[in-house]
Amino acid sequence: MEPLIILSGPTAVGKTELSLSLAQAIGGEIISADSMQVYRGMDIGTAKIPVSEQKGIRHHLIDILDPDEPWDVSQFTQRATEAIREIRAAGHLPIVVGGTGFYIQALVKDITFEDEPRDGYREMLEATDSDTLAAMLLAVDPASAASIPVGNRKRMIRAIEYEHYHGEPISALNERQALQESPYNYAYFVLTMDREKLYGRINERVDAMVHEGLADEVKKLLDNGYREDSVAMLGLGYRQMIPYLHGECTLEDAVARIQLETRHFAKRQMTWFRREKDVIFLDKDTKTEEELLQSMLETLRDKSII
RNA sequence: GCCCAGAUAGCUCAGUUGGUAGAGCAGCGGACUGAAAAUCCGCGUGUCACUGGUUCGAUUCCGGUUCUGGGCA
Repeated sequence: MEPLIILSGPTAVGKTELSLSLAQAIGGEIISADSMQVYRGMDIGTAKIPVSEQKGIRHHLIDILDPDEPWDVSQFTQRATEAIREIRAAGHLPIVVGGTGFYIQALVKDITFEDEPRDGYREMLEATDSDTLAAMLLAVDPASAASIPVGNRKRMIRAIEYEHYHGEPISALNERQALQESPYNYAYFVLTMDREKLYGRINERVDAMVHEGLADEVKKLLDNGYREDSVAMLGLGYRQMIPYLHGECTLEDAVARIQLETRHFAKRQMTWFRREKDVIFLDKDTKTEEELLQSMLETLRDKSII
């Protein structure tokens, strides 16, 4: 089985720093599991590590797209799988680092996605009212209809769309893939920290981003013609800055909004990690960086990954 | 100093024709298989400022006290 190391955790917990020392210690290369750092020109708001600070460690899946290009789990798993192959070929160890739990799950469980045509079916569904969507879903996939709230249009649409393209309910696919064994011999580390402390760090980090010129970064993207409703602009720190740039709120309000929504995000991330099986939690409150590193190395040895 | 209006959940406030109270936000928990930094679901006991009185019963009515606004001097 191929070795795979994962280092995740909520935003602002300190994943990047620890990932560098780990990579240095074991001869690793980093694969970013971050849905926003793939975009060029989005540096400050995504807390992207500058090349000058990468300590010569190769980083994959950062700065690979322009902000108007589509990106999703399916592409992530393909590109990450390729990167893993390359890293192994170079005699190195792949370390997946990032906070997008959904991507990590798909990669580790080796969930594959078949091609689907872009024929406007989704657009048609998006223009359909929720009750009709619920009825359509019930007809085609009762199990999903029972588990997806009518308020969640996005998930209803995906479930209907999946059945439309593949002729089987998405709930059946989920069931099948949930039983799948991972092709990797992996260690899934999740960095955690006292909630109050984490929230404090988030607030400080957002303040720092603003001082580094987050508003200008967002303005530049808009000036370059990237649409306000693009997926990239949904990113934390970008979306909330738009009203300020339009003069609809003060900078202070925008900053408070970013901080609040980033805290909400961190909370959602924790909910995700708590549910994931095989996660090894590393508590930053009780251990120093060096102790965390040693503890990770020990686990990797136990699992014969190194 | 006088007059008026307030004082209810962490915050902003609603309400109880007298039977101990509820929204939004915050906070907390959860879901998640092609937008995931997305999208969605659930959770509301708090000396109803304090203190007397009326009452079977007061957060609600009456008196006093304190505090906070605003007005007049």
